[in-house]
Amino acid sequence: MPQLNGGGGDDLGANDEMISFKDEGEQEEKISENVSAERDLDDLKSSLVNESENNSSSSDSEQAERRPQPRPDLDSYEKTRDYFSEAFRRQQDGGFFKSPHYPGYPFFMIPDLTNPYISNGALSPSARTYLQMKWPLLDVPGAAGLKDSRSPTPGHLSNKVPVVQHAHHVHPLTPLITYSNEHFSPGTPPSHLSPEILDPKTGIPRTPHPSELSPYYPLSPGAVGQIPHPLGWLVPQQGQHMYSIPPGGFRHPYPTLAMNASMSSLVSSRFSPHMMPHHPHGMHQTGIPHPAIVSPAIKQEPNTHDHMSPSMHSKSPGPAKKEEDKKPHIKKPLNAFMLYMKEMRAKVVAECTLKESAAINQILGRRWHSLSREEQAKYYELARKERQLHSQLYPGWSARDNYGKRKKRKRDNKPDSTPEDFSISNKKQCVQYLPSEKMCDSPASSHGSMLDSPATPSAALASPAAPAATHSEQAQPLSLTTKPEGRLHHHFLTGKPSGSASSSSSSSSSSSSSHPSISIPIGTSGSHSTPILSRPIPFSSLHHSMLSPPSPFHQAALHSHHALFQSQPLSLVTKSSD
DNA sequence: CATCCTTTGAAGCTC
DNA sequence: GAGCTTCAAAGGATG
Repeated sequence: MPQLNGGGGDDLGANDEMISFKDEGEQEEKISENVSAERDLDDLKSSLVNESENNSSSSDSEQAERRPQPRPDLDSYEKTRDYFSEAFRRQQDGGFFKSPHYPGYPFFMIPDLTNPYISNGALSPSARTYLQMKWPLLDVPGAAGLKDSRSPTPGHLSNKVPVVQHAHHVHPLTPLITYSNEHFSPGTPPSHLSPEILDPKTGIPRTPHPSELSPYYPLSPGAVGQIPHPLGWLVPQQGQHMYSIPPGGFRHPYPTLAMNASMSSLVSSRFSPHMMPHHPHGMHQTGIPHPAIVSPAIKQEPNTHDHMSPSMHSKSPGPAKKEEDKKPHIKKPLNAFMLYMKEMRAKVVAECTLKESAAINQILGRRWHSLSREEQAKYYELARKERQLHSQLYPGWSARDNYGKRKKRKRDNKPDSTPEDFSISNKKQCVQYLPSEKMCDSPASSHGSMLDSPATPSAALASPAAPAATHSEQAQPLSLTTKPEGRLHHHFLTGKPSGSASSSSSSSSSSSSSHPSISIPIGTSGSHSTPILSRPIPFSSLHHSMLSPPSPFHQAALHSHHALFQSQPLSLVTKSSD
């Protein structure tokens, strides 16, 4: 979708970066606005959605909003993470990371306690350390970790950050933080995050610096050895491996060579063999752990022999057989939405009583669409960075490598079944989850919000106030999630071509498949740009959905949206692209 | 216990 | 090149 690579390295200082550095006040205001907007949406939704559950979503949301820790600490590590994230966000807001040098990557500094890439890997869930409650108080390693010789003093941070954070307010940039995890507490129990992070080697508190970030941040060879890498996963911590690569598991005999200069220098200077934890799996021989790497033992597909990229096979010096068995599962880099989801999940969970991820994800999907383009741009940028990093760490890695590693979803398409049959038989969840969503403040369905669908982030950034026309011109899959009562089970008529409709019945988790979503590709850039509308869209809802981010962009988009549908009869249209 | 569900986006695959 | 599929996270639900 969004082509983020366009900018290359020079886009690091993209215009959107300022988004991350709003003033604290602004953030607060924004949050408040969101809250109120969400309440409004709740009300709106309550009228739009049949009340199957008498949940006072608004009240719940409000309470949740005010509850720092709605759930027991043991209930969710995410909470803790959120706390930290929020703390960090505020730090950012406070301008701590306003350093002109690294305007775009303040978050790289943050040691997130989640390990996104090892969720199912060598590390057990418990291993996914999250900062404990001390985190929010900034009396944590993170604070130390955030210490920047060139940055304001730690005290500055402490003063800046409210002691009590909302559990669900997470900085959007948190996801990247997730790369770094327990590495910040080397040798110390994750649950007891010492105020300072001692360098495993020197024993002195380490001071991370943005400059450590490669390739975006010039590394100071002299300093590298003393400070932890902002990208936590790059820094092998005791018993921790974010992007761990098992011996021989890496496709490059000399992985460091695959990295850029700064990266390799970082690694080489920082990690001497003896200080490297000996992990049968997960730890790269170079000592470069990567969260994307998952122990092969996990999620091992019966036949994973040919999952690694050819390059891996060819370049791996060791026995191919063994390697195949031990080959780490390098996860895909998270996309923008995944990053967003990861970050916001806890918040949604806190606001709602929902716990089902499917339902949560629906809400998140709507919220995602309700985000302003700027907000989304942040995540797209983050995702882009992640991809870049990922590609740097695993030059030979390909998404194909992971193909087939997952258990194949049951492909129960019924070729001969009618669309209706298919939709009914395969969509038990359609209604199941939707009712719950009203419990939360998710923007009234995503109608219209999809207008925010990632246009190419870079493009979006380039033209912040891009008129709706721009959107319609771009390939914008518009995923419209309808309300339960409005659901017509027309997902088979989604924007996807007929072929997709049948084949994606269940095997694909595409947004347009197997659920009451309606994808409306509008103005596809391709040859068939015929908008497809599975069902009439209540424009009222459309408006409401856009209340959340009442940005000019939304309005413009809305205009476009209306215009589009006014010109296009609202009817069930199957695309006969062929 | 394994898989499903659900979301969006990226990338791979197929035609 | 368009369209479809797979995977990424997450965790309750389900078989």
